[in-house]
Amino acid sequence: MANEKKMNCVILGLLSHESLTGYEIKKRMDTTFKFFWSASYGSIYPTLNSLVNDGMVIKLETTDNGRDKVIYTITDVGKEYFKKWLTLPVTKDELRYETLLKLFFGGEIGSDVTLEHIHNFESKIKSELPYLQGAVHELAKIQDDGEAHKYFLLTAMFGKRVYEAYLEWCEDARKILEDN
Amino acid sequence: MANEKKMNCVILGLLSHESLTGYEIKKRMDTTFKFFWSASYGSIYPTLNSLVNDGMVIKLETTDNGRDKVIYTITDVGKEYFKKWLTLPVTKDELRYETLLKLFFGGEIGSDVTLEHIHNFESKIKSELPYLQGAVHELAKIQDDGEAHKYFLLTAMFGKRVYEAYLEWCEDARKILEDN
DNA sequence: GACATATATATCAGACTGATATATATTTGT
DNA sequence: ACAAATATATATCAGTCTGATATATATGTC
Repeated sequence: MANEKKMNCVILGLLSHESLTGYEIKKRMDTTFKFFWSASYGSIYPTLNSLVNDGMVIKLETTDNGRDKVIYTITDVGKEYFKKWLTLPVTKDELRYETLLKLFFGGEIGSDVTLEHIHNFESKIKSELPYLQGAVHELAKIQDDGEAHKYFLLTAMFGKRVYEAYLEWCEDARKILEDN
Repeated sequence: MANEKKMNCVILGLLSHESLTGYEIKKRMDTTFKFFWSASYGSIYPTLNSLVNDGMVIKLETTDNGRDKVIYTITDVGKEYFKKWLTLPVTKDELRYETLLKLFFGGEIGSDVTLEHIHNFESKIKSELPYLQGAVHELAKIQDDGEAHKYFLLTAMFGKRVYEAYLEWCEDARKILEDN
């Protein structure tokens, strides 16, 4: 298996739960996964085609109110491949904070520009945090024995903790830069 | 400018401070930048060549104790290009936590495997945290008017805060998964 | 009725990774 | 003194993924 193409696994994961179109897959990622994963159409559609070729998913071409769409459904082969991948150790968490990169070299241009970068970062985080706080609040209430929500809760808690740490850091950073 | 190839900018940033070989550039990233950026030789060497073609850096082929090496030095054109980039707004912070992805779908296989993923994540973070704590400790002491260390301190503080948040989350996550 | 936005798919140049290859110098253990 | 392991140093490439662009229809809004 060699732990390759992660795009395969993200898509199979989403399809494990429900059949979706490529467009819907993208939407799921842009909402639920936003703070820890992302993908472009340029990888989603080609990946779906290759998954069909490999017998991991099947496609159903249909029409919805005159608009064409293709619904993808995972096969047993796909399910097995996905579960296998879940058990393999993580190869790499990939972080590329462009904000931090610009910050690191801030000495080259001075604090005004850097404070602006921090401000933009802070705004973005503040706008996204309520979704995470809401998710943690809602998911923590659920007391049934269904397992899936527990794992969703875990990721939301991760996002909440990290986002709150970001905001605390923004305060510290501003203080350091402002009192010259 | 169009904010393109980030590799250009990371390399120019490092060369702004001192002349380096491709190998040394990689080493700097693997230590100082580790927690917020990374790059492979497969992008470093080709980028250095294209920067030479664009007049951003000049190369000096030399020999060090019989071992060939090429030292790259930034030009005024390169410096200007880099400073321009620093002032442009951040286009995207890119996060791809494979750990979180496996966690999100943990319901498909159960808590043993998930706890293992969390354990591996925690070990990695614990091994890297002391470097960040040490950097914050050392840099915070410096009271001179040199500016550069202040920006380095900011990034180290970011790493420290985020890593500590990771570890707090690991505890929470374990608790939730362990009491069934 | 016009305009903006949402749904839906497809393609591609360019960027970057991870693997692989090659070669020499230094350090470590025996 | 020798071997083995590690560090220094560069280069290349198939495969992966992004960001941009293109196309077309449906729905909501003013």
